[in-house]
Amino acid sequence: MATPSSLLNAPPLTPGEPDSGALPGLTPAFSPLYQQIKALILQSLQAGEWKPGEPIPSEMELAVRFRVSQGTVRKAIDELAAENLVIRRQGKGTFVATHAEHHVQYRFLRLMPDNGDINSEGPAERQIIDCKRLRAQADVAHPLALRPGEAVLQLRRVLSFQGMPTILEDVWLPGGPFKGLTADRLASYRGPMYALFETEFGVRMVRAEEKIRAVAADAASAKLLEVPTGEPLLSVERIAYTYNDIPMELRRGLYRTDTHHYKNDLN
Amino acid sequence: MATPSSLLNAPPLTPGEPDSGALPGLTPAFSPLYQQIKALILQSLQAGEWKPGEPIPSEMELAVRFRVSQGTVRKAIDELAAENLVIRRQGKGTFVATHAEHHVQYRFLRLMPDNGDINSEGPAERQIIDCKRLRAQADVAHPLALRPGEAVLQLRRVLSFQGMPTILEDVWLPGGPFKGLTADRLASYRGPMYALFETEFGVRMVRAEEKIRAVAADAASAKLLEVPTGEPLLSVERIAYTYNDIPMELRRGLYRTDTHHYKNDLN
DNA sequence: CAGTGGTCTAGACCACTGG
DNA sequence: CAGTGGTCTAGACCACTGC
Repeated sequence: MATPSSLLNAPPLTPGEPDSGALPGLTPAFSPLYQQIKALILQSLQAGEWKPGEPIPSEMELAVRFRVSQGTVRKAIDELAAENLVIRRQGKGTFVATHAEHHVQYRFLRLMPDNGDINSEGPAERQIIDCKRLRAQADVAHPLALRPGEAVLQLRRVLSFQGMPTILEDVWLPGGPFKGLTADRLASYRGPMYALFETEFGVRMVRAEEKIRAVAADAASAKLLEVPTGEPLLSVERIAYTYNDIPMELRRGLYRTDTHHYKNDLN
Repeated sequence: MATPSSLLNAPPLTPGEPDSGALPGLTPAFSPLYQQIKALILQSLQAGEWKPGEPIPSEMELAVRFRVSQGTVRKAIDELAAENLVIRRQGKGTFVATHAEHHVQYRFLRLMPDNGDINSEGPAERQIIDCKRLRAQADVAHPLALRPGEAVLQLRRVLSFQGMPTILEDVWLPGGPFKGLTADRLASYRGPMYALFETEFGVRMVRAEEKIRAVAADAASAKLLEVPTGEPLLSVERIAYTYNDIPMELRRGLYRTDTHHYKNDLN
């Protein structure tokens, strides 16, 4: 459990004042107390005060630290839990979310086998085709919020399910945060790539955006996926973000959809 | 506002008892009070006690009706709002969600133009190709939870953006609930199809599942979408559900993704 | 101004977990 | 058993809407 003696000497929070009498016409910038608490907890998460998988302080502890009621802390944590930044477990505590847990593995992978669920296939076989350091072209630099020419890591790999190559993907990572990542490191790691990012580089992927298209397989892709050239493939371009909407990964995948499909739930 | 004199004479709710001492080994089937309240509100929504777009009774009214505190009603409504069944508006009330509002129009359509947002295109032009009543084949009956041979409505249409045909879709609807739906009715209706379903047939789509694949355009589809035969297209199969997870629509769409893409946010 | 949803508190009790 | 999150209550006050 977190150090009980290292309580932050938080200033006495006052509910965001409506700014009445200042700069009429601008938004009042009113922020409820629980949002401020949420922001403070978020800061601690970003700063790594509590690591993925570890418990954060109990609601009562946080209430004391921030000098608010338990209910207010609760509402702040509720939102963090809704955003999958944190996981509540009754009777145990609240834990920093991680990609390393079994039941949330491949959290961002929406490809499903046509019959049966994700567990009926067993783990994917991963084959790393290439891993190199290079200078980002504009089309890679821009989504990663880098300047063209900055160092990036490029990784190419194939995922196979039950012996059938199904996913071919190129991954680009900013060179700075991922300094020291090698093909060997990736190949020897058991578990999802995002879990390795957490433990080895302190980078936690929080959310992602995907753009999906249908494309025809070019010669190189067709060979790696063992399909005819021109075969329709699902093109999935993903940008994954850490805290604060900072992009940390660009991924361009080609999915075979003859035995699998991309599943999406609309609410 | 809803009739204040027609308060349901709800039985005095007691928090779901842990069932202690009965059938050991089975789940206690404990249900918190706010979940029971949520279920009751859901029943009223299904029964059409409040129509889409209309306000539901205030939190205080519901608290009195159900003999619980306002906070408990609030938590029930919070969940309904999170599921997009209901919309809260501070100072005004809580309203039954609808597909007819401008800012939630095309709520289930994830296709976006590659540059610019959904509003930069203006409304889609809709062209109805075909609309007929027929008996469901197994591949249509099964997703709709019908028996093969039951009556269904089949609709085929093309959506165009800025003059370019972009979406070709076939829609199947169960014949019972949608009795009386005709091509004319559809063609003359301004606004989203799901809004028409609400106002004309009392069917409100609440959520949907989509399965996405890449396919090659066949001759007929290619002609309608004005692309070469064999062109890769996004195949989007949607099952849309009303309350209680009852499937009410099967939709098979082919999307051109040369100028648009399917956008998905992962959390 | 009254009525609505939104925030915050304080306290009680319950369900679940682990030692 | 103590500690955790989960539920429920009652009351106060705030922000927003419309009359």
